[in-house]
Amino acid sequence: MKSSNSRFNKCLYFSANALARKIEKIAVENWKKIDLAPSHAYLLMMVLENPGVQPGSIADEMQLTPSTITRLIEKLEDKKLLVRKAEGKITNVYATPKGKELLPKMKNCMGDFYKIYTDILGADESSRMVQNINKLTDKLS
Amino acid sequence: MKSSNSRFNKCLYFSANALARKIEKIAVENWKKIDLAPSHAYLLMMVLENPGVQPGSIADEMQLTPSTITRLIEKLEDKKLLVRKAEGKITNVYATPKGKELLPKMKNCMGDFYKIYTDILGADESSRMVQNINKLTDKLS
DNA sequence: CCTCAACATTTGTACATACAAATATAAATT
DNA sequence: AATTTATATTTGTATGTACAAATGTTGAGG
Repeated sequence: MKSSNSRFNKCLYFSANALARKIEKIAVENWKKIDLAPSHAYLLMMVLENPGVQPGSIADEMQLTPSTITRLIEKLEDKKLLVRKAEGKITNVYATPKGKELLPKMKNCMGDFYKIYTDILGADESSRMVQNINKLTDKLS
Repeated sequence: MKSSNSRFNKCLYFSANALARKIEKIAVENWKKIDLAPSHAYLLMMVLENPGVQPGSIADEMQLTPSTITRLIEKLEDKKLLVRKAEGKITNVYATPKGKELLPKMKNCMGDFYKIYTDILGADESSRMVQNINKLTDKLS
């Protein structure tokens, strides 16, 4: 059904959630190629670009809570893709060699995913919408 | 942090999810006044407007899977706000008297919620964004 | 030096949601 | 009428996320 036919179509709560679910689904499908959940892949890429980054910074950047980041890191440690090194109060996160090897494939997946939605929406509309959505999120903060 | 500062800010996956989480949070807070999760409230309102509606239709309209609808209905049955009546293959959902009593309060909450985000975004921008988000969701289907 | 406050992270718990498989009913085809 | 197919719903299970409380660490003020 088209969301515009919904009784709830005027409500930002619904619209935003419906969009997020739809995109999540596309993303999950796309990242299956390398057997990673989208959020795991993004976290791993962030660690690769920023070795030793702390969980708190990851939380800030990914706009998720610290506890969620802990959980994501645990999963990635189970898969031997990254490791935590605690030094006193702070914890540094590093990619393992296995994690580093994944980088090219992840970049490909990233590109594929971008292509999926820009093929549908057009590059211009895509980037305009992303900007508008970001602006909205900022204003609501 | 502002989402526009994020390394991931160009990615629709991130933007859409971040927006949804932010709005969800505001909505949850708002609906606490009547001790309902936002999705429960919306479902209940839909049943009130449409007595006997079937779970499948609810799933279509709310853009959630049937199994999720089952789970939501269970919670609302636990709270004695609605009941299911199975007749053969199909199931009809009705509000209980207790559920019906909630309607005015729910309408108030709905209005409050609308006000929260239109106060921040402006009525025009709000409705424009909702429309654009809906269009995006449709195209991705 | 000791206590206390601030900070970073983790843990316990709970919720919303989805997918796949199971169940139950109705309809259609042979 | 019997078998198959289609439809509606539920159940088992798993994931992502959050909040609140717990843990561990550092730094300041008495």
